[in-house]
This record gives sequence, C-alpha cells and structure tokens, in this order.
Amino acid sequence: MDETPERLAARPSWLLSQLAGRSGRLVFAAFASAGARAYHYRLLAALHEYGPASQAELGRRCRIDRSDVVTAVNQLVELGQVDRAPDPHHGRRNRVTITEPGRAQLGRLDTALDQVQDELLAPLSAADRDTLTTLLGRLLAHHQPD
Amino acid sequence: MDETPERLAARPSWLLSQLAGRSGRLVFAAFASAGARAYHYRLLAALHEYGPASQAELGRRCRIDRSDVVTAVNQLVELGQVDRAPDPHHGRRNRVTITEPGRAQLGRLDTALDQVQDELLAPLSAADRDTLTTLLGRLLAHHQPD
DNA sequence: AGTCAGTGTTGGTGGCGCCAACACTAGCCC
DNA sequence: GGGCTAGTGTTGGCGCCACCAACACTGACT
Repeated sequence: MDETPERLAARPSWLLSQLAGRSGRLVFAAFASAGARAYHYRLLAALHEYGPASQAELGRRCRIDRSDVVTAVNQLVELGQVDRAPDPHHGRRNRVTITEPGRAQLGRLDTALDQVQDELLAPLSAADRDTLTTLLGRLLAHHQPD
Repeated sequence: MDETPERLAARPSWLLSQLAGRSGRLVFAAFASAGARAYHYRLLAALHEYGPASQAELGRRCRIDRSDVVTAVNQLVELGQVDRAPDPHHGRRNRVTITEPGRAQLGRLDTALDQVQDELLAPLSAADRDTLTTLLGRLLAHHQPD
C-alpha cells in the first residue's frame, strides 16, 4: 500500500505552497518592520513601473480586487506615499500617483525584498537560482494570460 | 531611473507568491469539489503516511496550529474520515486515526492533486519538471529544520 | 434618450496562519 | 509524597489575503 513513500514531499504544488508560506512569512516580516504590507508593495511597484493609473487599472495590474485597492490606497494616501486625485478627463475615475516618499518607501521595500531573496535562495548556486527563476517565470507566463 | 525594467517579475519570491496563488486556487477548487479543504488533505496524508497520532503531533507534522487542528479534526470526524479517541496510555491526549472512508477520500484528493499538477506544470518538459522539483525540494529542506 | 460597460465604494465571507488563555495531565525534581 | 514544569486539548480572537454582491454614478455607444 505504501508505493509512494513521499506522497506529500514530492509534489510540486505541495513544495510550492510550503515554500510560499516560508517566503511569504519572511516577506511579511520584512515589510512589516518597514510599516508596509504586501498590497502596498505591489501597488507602489506598479505605480512606479507603469506610471499613474486609476484604481481599477491598478487592481488589474496587481491582481488585487477593486474593493481591496480602495482600502490599500486609503492607507497609502494616509502614509503620504501615494496621491489620489479625480481624473479631470473622466468624472468618476481617480488618478493615483506615487509620491516621493512613496518612491523612497518602495526603495526600502525593494532592498528588504532582496535580502529576503538572498536568505530564501541561500542553498542554491547562482546558476541554480537562474534556472529556478527561469522555470518559475515560464510557469507564471503560461498561467497568466497577460 | 528605469534601470530595472522588470522589478516585480524577476524576483523569485514574487514568482513564488504569484505561482502559489495560481496553484493554490487550482488546488482549492479541486479539493472543494471533493468536499475538502487543504487542512483536511494535509491531515489525512500525514495520518496515512505516519500512522495515528495525537492532535499536537499532527499539528507538528502538518505545520498546523493546535487550535486549527481541533477545528479540522472536528470536521473530519463529522465527515467520518477520521476517528478520535482518548489515548489509553495518556489521559489528556487524543489518538486520531484515519478511517476507511478517509483513505478513500485521500485517494480522490491525491488524483485531483495529480491533475492539478499536470495542469500546473503543463508548459514544462519532464526534465524541467524534475529539476524544478529538485530545486524546490532543496530550498524547502534548507528552510525546514525537519 | 436609453442602455450598457466601467468605476469607486461599502460591506460581508472564507481560508489560512498565528497567538493568548484556560483547564487539565504526566513526568520530573526536591 | 508534594510541587513544579512541560505538554495537551479547547475556546476565542486577530490579521492578511482573496473574493463576491450591491449600490451610485459616469461615459460611451446605439
């Protein structure tokens, strides 16, 4: 009956979920000590890379629900890391812009994330890290119609 | 200023989190249509592989908090997939055992998980799947003192 | 003009992970 | 033995992430 000695440990989705848990907790801790959450980083990064956008557009880019974008943007506005103003060309739409403090915070979060990355990938050689990144990237590209 | 064209997409922890999200939703859907949740699968699998155990021991094996083990075991008992009885050799301790319906359910969940796996790893060759699994396994082994 | 898609917002749900507190038991040391 | 400490089951709560439903409103299209 025990033809599968390692039923759990050999499954990629199990490995993924466990590793994501570890990684996520590291990231969470790093972000938390900088006063941020994952949603904040996603939004700041998207704003920095793709420029100002409406909340709905942000939600699409970051894959965050519109309603959650509202909350996160509220917090980012409160922190002064983001600016929300009505779009002059479109009545109901808001235009969200990253501020200078927001860029600074994004920089901090980026370096924090890099440290987490190093800690996470510690047991792997540079070549292995590259192949892992490539493989994960291929998987993600396949599963993200983007 | 745009020296990093792909700040988000190139980070393993970002890839991990995104992929874990996709994978997790696939797994969740597959488990849900079998009437189970991730906690159930973990517990059933651990019981099947390592035999009966106390709830605290189960929590340690599955990395689930004691309090959450209570809830999940309650549900599994309700579903008849698990048996809970006081440990005769230890007053307060409970002895949790997988039942025959529990093993059947575990089998269903296993095949469902296999299908999700195939879907998840679709774009990868067999060799690539192996290297990915190996790399993830090495990472997990490093970050899990177990 | 009227319909329809898109937008911002409020509110709620659920899974997962974690912690604090309590009552109780077993094993240990004095 | 008596008392202390570690371990166990249970209740209750919190926070993050992700999702959904509903509403009011605007823009665009027919």
